[in-house]
Amino acid sequence: MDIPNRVIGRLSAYRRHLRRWLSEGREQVYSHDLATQEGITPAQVRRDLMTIGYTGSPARGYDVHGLLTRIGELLDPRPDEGIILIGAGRLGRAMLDYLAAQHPEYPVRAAIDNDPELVGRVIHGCRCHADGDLEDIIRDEQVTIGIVAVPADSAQDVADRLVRAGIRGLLNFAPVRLRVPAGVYTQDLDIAVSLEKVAFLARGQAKAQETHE
Amino acid sequence: MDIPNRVIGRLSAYRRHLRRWLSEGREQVYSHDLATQEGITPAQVRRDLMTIGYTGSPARGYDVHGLLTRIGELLDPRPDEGIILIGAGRLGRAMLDYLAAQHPEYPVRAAIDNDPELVGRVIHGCRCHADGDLEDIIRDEQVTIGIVAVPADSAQDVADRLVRAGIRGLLNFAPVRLRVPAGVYTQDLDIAVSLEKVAFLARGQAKAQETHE
DNA sequence: AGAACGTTGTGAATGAGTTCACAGACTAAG
DNA sequence: CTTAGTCTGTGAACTCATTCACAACGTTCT
Repeated sequence: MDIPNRVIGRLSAYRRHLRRWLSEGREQVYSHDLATQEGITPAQVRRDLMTIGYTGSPARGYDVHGLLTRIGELLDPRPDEGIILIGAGRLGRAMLDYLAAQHPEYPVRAAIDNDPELVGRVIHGCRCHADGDLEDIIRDEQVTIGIVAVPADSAQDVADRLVRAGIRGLLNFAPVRLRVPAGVYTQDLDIAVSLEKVAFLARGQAKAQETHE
Repeated sequence: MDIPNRVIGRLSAYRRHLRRWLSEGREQVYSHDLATQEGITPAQVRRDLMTIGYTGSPARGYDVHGLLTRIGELLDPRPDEGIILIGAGRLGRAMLDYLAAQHPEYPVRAAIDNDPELVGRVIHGCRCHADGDLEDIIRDEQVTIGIVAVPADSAQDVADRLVRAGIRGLLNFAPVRLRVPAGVYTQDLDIAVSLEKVAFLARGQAKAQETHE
């Protein structure tokens, strides 16, 4: 099976609507329901569901519960997929806060910061450790995902250490492109680039509307 | 002229390398220099520069200063493009901090929050106003861009008010897709979706590497 | 001056992602 | 039971983005 990245992003979005509808007691949805919510075409929705092998019924559409289950099989985090946060500055702490409040299913096992002031403190239920403990924590706590929230000039060093310690995926907030070997995956979330895109588009020099990516 | 969104994102990234090189005294770059930094092909770089009408010279490549100037013409914010932040929670304040420290060229004219505790306070040089002042500030302060950092259930309401007040572009952190009329542009920056993508990729069920979007 | 090299600019080929369009399937109503 | 209506599943068409491949050019070396 090979599911494109784009499709994963949309599945994640579909899931939110499905959960809401399920909680409202709705049992069936049509492709155009999801399409309307996401501002895409019904054909796109059907194609996505085809990609993950989920099949609906003509005249009744898709089963909300069944589809949620199927998407969950793909997206739900496994218990052995821990997260580590590198950089407990303002952005890092905002992430901890957000994840603790909105996404308890993604437990951040530890935070790392080189500020001695922070080390030992517990931030939103997550203990902050010293820089040197990085490798031990990854090995001992089944950490597979790293969130990089350090300044640009140390991001590559951090990434190298994470990769050497066996990390599988990186969510990168630093404004640099991380060089990682094949088999390790990075997703950049560059706020400055996004802001420049919006500013450019708002200026009216182009016409588009885009998600994440 | 019509420059695709993707190209804008890459130009923004190129600019960072060019600035670094300029500060190191470098005067020329080849397409493969930029390509290596960004992990793309030289052909892509040349195509991008062709798109913005910048031309280099065989055997000497591109002029660092000239290219920076050209990209600046496209991306530099204009003085009449103010930014307003809606939602001064942890994420909103992290954004203020980040922008004030890293991007003084994007002045956030005001923050808005409905928490009376926050109203009147100055956060990183930016005053926090009450909910009801939103429309006045946008009109009086030449604000064209809104950063939406409120909870999901109020995001669409906020977006509607911003649009009615004449905003041109939105940077949206809320986990919903905002519905806006043609002529207003939104860029979603959905942390949960990005995290689910990384987790999925890290699980090894696909092979990819993606920026922003 | 001439030859060798490495780079740009770009038409054409390729590839990825999206949308079209319709056959087939199911439901509900007559 | 039959008909009308609506939706899914999907091959094919299309659109957009990326990469290939090479002529033309500037530089450097002899």
